[in-house]
Amino acid sequence: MTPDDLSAALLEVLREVQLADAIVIQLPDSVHVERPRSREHGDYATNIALTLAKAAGVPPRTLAEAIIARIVLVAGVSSAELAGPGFINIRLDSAAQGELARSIVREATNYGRGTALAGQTINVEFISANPTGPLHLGHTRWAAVGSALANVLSAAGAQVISEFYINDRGVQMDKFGLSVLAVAQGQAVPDGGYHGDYIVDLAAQVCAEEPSILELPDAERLAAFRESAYRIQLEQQKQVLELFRTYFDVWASERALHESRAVEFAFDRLREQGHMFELDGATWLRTTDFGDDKDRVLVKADGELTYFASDTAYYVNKRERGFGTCIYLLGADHHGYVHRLKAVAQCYGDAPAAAEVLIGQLVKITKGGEELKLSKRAGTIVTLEELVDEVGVDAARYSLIRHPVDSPLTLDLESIARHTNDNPVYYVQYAHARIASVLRNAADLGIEWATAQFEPGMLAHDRENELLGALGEFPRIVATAAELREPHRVARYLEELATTYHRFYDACRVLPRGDEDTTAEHIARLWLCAATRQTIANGLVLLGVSTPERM
RNA sequence: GGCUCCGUAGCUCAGGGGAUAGAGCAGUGGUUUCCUAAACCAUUUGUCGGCAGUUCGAUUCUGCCCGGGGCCA
Repeated sequence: MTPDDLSAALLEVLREVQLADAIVIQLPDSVHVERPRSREHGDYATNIALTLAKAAGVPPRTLAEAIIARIVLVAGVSSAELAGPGFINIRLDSAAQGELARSIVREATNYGRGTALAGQTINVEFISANPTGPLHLGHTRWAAVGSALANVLSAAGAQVISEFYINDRGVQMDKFGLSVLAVAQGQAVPDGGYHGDYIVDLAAQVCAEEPSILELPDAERLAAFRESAYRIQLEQQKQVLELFRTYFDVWASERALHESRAVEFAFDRLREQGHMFELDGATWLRTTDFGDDKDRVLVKADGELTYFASDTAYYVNKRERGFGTCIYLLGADHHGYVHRLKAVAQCYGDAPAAAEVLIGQLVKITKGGEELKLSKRAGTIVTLEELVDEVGVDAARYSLIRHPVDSPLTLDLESIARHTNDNPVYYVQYAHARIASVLRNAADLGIEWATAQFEPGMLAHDRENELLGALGEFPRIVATAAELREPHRVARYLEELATTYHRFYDACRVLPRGDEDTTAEHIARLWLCAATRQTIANGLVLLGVSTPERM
């Protein structure tokens, strides 16, 4: 019996109480059941009597008594008792609880997937860097969190597209092209241009690929350099992200957006909605109608389109492609965009919630207690690639994902790189590897647990009960992480699950020793191990972290 | 000045209205003849920044204040 099963049973009980005991209850959509902190409070507890009592006009304890009288009759429930002001503490039969191991093994990679967000279409946009340099630490948090979030949303049943918006239009591109060109010609990088070793590498690569490029007439040379360097740099970003297990369904180019006349289309739609106006020769969007602190210019008096025009057109474009929700992951330095993006949504005729902006605090990185500064302009860049070289993909991703994005984060390279138990990623992976080892040994001993008879009632030890309880939480964790856009919950859960497994392993011998016979208990414990391995693996996959068979 | 995030154990941080507020690290002391000791067990620590409000109940929600980070001006 899973928490969801129990919740459904309680809802049914409420209906019965309503009919038979003539207590008028406002039936809730679902009944909240939780794992109490203290085992003395049962396997599961619910506060449903407390929340419904007032409206029903009966004391909470009276309502609880009525619920208890009926919930104990449900198959799988072994006892229920009233506690405190009206809590109901419920215990399950070990067989009913043990069945969970079987269903997890059967569901395999699907365990944890659910329907909490079924029917929703969500666009998740993150990183969206200029293609004018390598991805650096500022992008790395979004690479890890964004890809994990997309995975989690999809596991919760949403239809998800992850998207990278390439800012390949505007003055920054020209400065980039000029910088590469200057270096290729042995000249100094112009003021406001891009510096750094990567510019030198790009210049060399452009010249190597197109040896005659320096012979081009002045009028064409800059554009040729710009385009060549752009292509190479974007390809490099793609490769690094792939290495970092961050995959995008769509690479959306700002230029392509303009070429497709999406801007004109968006303007037409916004004009119909009545939020565009002309003033001093410029074209504006009246975002102050929806909480922005000032109106925003779309087209300047000289006819030039603003960045805001692109952003607006891009939003409209996403909506026209059918996304009900557009999630943006932005750094704290862009928090000023929140109001205007939400205003754009409303100018288009949407609810403000259609545009969802997750603001993440910036990441600092230290090594040996000293902060490594990152300044792209100065050319001292801690790149995504360097971070991965230093600590590995798993440690980098996990360390970035396991904290909520609204807390500022300091990563210490030395502790993340350390392969010890104070590094949670290895703690979780170790649990996985440990189970894999037990399952290998079982196979070596010729124990075919998967086809042997599984007796769930054998799993009656306290530590087995704890472990089953923890396993049962996984689908709810995934659903909550998706609903709140907080993938770090999956990581924290896995750490708890790993602890619970280690505690079980410490107390409960899984395989027969020496020449002992294989008993039903051994078989049952192997099912429990297999279920745990599967759950840890499913969680790590959501985070984009590998699931080692050996460590 | 406006906006925004944060304030929980010595340190780093979890904790979407519930019962006795947790984890890791650091400290101390234990556990292994056999499945991975990268593990487990025991032990110490709190004005959940402050004040008010909402209610059966607030670390959690709301408002104000104090303190810190960041962005914009």
